[in-house]
Amino acid sequence: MALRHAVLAALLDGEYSGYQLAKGFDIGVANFWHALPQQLYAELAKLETEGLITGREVVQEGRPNKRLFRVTDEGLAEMERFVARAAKPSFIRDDLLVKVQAVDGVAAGPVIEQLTERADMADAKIELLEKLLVKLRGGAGEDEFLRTGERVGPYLTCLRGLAFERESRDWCRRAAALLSERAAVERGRGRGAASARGDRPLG
Amino acid sequence: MALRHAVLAALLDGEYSGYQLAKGFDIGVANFWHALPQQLYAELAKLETEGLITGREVVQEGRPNKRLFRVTDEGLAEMERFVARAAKPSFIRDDLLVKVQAVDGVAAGPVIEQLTERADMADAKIELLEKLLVKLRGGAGEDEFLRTGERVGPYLTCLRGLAFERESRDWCRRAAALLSERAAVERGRGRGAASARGDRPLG
DNA sequence: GCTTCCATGTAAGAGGTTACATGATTGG
DNA sequence: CCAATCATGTAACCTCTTACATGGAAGC
Repeated sequence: MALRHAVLAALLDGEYSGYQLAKGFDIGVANFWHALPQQLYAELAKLETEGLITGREVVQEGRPNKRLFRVTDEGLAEMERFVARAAKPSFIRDDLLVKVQAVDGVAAGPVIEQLTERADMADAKIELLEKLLVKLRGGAGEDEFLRTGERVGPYLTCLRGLAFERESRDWCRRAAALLSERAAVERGRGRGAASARGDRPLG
Repeated sequence: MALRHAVLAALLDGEYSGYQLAKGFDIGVANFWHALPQQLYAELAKLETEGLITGREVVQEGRPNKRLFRVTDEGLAEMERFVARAAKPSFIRDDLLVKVQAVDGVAAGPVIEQLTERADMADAKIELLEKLLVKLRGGAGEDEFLRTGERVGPYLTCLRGLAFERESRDWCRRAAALLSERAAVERGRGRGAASARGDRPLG
């Protein structure tokens, strides 16, 4: 199974509702897993019937009631077994990289646009992650927190996410700039006949 | 659809058999997509019946015959449409990060081991990617190649993959060292009673 | 003789995505 | 009044993974 351990790992931090997890999967937990709300609700229901988590109803005023979940002892034991198993190699699947791979054969304009958008999104996420890190380590400095703080797990995954987003942003900007420059050069040489599809004059 | 555009992008480089793609998905193309051999054979068959690629039989001596595929004009048009569409945000799914997220609640030993293994795997991949980059740029320097070379797409995706693997390796090593140190401190304080599960003396 | 490499698949089942549904409350 | 937020799902479909199958040639 797959999502299940990511959900359990997220719930080790404390009690969360499906809705909160769905939001949280955009920031902290999104550094190691990605899931849609429907998936989370379904997985929470399954985990509860299997006794790995328990939910309690929380009555709210002015807004719908919610169910908060926490990991049971059985859930923790399942996590223990999961951690002891060999990890599968991670994998990336990224539409945008597929487009960059193909950029020499197709129009570069949309690729450049999408690289720029992605870089901006990375910037936004970097800001969020930096704030989250400050919050996680409380008053302490990073080295001190990592040596003596409790719950370094979430901090370490956030550090990984932050490094990833920074690399992503820098690469996107560099690739976008480069492709723009090449497109400009090509326009200069093309003089009406050349297209983005590599049919440059004389080959 | 998903794999299909990754396969088309890979085939823009030249002719490949399913077997070669299955190997290649370990190095260059693996930087943006991950797929198993069965998936590739199935996808190639589908793409061929839809006319987006064509295969030709190549008879070999001393080994089984193979079918090499290349992208058709229709396939290129499909790629053009794909590139023009908005890209979905990329996502990571990594068992190992899930384990690190949970490390404060479970035994840290296996996590440290797996982080070390992952770092070693990253080292191996970094070597492969560096060689691939040298090969792709031929005699030229990187900046020169990126400005004037043909087919910068594959080069750019490899650069991204290389940066990713380096970050991954550094983070794994740092996290492993840190968790080892914390485990040693805990053993020193525990004197027989404390386990890895956070039940330290006096809380 | 055993293993590895080349080369290609099938079938079943787990997991993930897309589209759609509901209903109350707060803010512009 | 319209949109967004909170809160939770169902159903159909697509995609991916796991397990298994085949068969010849080369290397130890």
